[in-house]
Amino acid sequence: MKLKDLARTLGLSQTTVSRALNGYPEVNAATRARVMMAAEAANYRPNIRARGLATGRAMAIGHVIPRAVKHEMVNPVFADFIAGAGETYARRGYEMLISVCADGDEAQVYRNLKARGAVDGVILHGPRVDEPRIALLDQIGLPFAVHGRSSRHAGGYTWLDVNNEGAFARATEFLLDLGHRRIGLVNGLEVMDFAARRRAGYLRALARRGIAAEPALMSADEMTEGHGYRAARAMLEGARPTAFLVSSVICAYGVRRAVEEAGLAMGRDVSVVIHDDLLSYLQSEAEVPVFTATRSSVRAAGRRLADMLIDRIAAPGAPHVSELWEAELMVGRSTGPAPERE
Amino acid sequence: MKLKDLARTLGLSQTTVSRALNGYPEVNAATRARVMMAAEAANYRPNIRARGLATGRAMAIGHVIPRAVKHEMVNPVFADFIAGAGETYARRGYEMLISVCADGDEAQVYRNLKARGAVDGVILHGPRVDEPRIALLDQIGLPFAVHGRSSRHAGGYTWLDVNNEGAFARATEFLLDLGHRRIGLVNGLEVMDFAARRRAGYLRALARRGIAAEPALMSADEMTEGHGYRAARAMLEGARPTAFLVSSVICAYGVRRAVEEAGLAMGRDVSVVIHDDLLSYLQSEAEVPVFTATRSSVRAAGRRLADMLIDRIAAPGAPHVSELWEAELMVGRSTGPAPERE
DNA sequence: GGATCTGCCCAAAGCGCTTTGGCAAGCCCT
DNA sequence: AGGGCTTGCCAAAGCGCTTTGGGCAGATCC
Repeated sequence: MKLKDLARTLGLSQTTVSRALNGYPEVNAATRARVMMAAEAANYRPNIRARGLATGRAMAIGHVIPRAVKHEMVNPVFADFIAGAGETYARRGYEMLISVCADGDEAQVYRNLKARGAVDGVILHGPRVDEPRIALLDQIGLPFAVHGRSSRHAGGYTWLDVNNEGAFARATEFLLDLGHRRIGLVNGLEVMDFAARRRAGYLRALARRGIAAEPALMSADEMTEGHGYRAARAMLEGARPTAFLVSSVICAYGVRRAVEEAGLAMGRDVSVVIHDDLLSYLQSEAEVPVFTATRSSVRAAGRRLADMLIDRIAAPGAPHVSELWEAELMVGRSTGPAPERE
Repeated sequence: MKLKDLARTLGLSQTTVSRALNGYPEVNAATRARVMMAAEAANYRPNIRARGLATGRAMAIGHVIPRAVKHEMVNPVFADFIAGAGETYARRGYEMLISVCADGDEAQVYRNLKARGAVDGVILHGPRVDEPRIALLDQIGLPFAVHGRSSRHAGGYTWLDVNNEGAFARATEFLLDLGHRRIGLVNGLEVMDFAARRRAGYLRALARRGIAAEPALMSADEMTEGHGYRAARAMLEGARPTAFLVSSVICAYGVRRAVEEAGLAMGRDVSVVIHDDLLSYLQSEAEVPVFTATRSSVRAAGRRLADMLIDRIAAPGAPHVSELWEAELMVGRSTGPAPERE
């Protein structure tokens, strides 16, 4: 069923049918109702490509997912983010288009998306401290919104980020208040902006209390279970922290494994605070959370950032909008007062 | 830069330029080379919508992701699957289009995708034992390929599945051979086909050894950390298994938590075998795996199934193809002989 | 009563590609 | 020499929409 058929069936011109369906005012109310009914009955949907060609808009948003820096890893945060963004797209009539590409090929992928008119804009995932993609997208004129920020980028752009520095500073202070003085940081790769900010927050909180940071208590790598385990084990054998600040739940499983392997009890001998992106499949439904955590919903971020991008596409000249979300600190069972030691 | 401009620049007709770029034979080799050079220099890419309109093909594959049955959960397997499928799409010139929808709205989403000509085919995720979507897709004439199978569906269709029944039968036998007689099953929701098959494998292996299955040793729910924990704790308090068969790594973290909380050691007091989808972000790099597991790469499945679907789209009349992959059983540190008991 | 609006509708021109149907020139053959 | 191929190119017709630029009544105004 195409527009032409529908118009013929109704004894109307394509113009009128199109306008009736798209809510233009120059159509008689009775005619519009008749058209709507007929379209509904025939389950008519305008062909997306024909419409796109005629309007010049793709009604699609791209997500370019680079495989992670070291391993062929797909960031698990991504699944929840697109679940959120997907809700917005469905609500606002957009399609979601995803390109998975090798790390480093992104520039070409963005150029292609633009040149082929495949999308109206893109969400930029996983920004680095130094992020060339931002300048690239500005240059090729593809609207975008960043999930996170890029500290070194000078110009303005649309972004939504969690206050990573604030969250980690607060978590560090929380541990300091519990009497911990040797706090291990198990961070993500610090070329990533979020990880750099978390480290900055950790260092700031330590500095404020006059505590010197120790390199042996800081580890940065991709946020796998393995990294959590190795980092925690190494620290427990060497620098002997009484607490850990961990960048993700997955990492924290590794940390817990190392803690327990060392014959220590989490929440008593060793405290652990994590950052929790509230990934849906990792939620535990316990009344008291297993891990004390700074929390912020990645899914909600996806929902909101998609809205911000669509708004930007609608008004390209408008000033850039950004949002900094505070994480909440939820106390669970993984933290407690620092054990007495001599 | 559009085709018309490129043609004018070259002093050729659009026809010739189009044919040169698309590899048609009726173009002089020298002319073709000249066209290719110019296109490259101008970074020309055909407009995706115009091309789609002219050819009648969308060059896009849809993935409809229902939010999970009970919670608003996005299946973590999904991220790795699309990473694999994405590789195939990139290689074969397809776009990946994702729709996240509420559980139950899928029928309408599929109809829309078809009516609007948004995709050439879809990957069907998470098939149930009883799966109405298969008949629906056949009926509306949208090519598809299933990741998994649907036991109750009569007709033929294209699918790729892991031998879940075989894998769980084998895992069960492995535990039986170690002397375990009381084996707890921590399964996914058994409306899902893969979970039903896993249970069938478990039961088959028990029956073969003449061991009666106990309802108190079988649990099925969404595969969260929380489910693993609750199910394992309940069993340890009641039916006292010496081993667990667990449907996913994430669940297994919960099982381990319950085991350790009960003062038991995994691999000594209690054995655990899991099914591992080799999700990239949950891989540990230990030489000896933490968990003994039946393993099969979801990512590789994504790669392969995408190829199967594209082949099917190219030859709609061809007989259906299907592949059943065997999982490998990798022994890790979570299993050992059954403890002596009186 | 003529001029001017206004409300509603239509024909046709694109959007940027692919593909059909030809056409001219060069070649080979008898 | 003339007919039939092959080669290499082109003009133009779509693909299914939206949007421009009218046009025709009937209502309104002076």
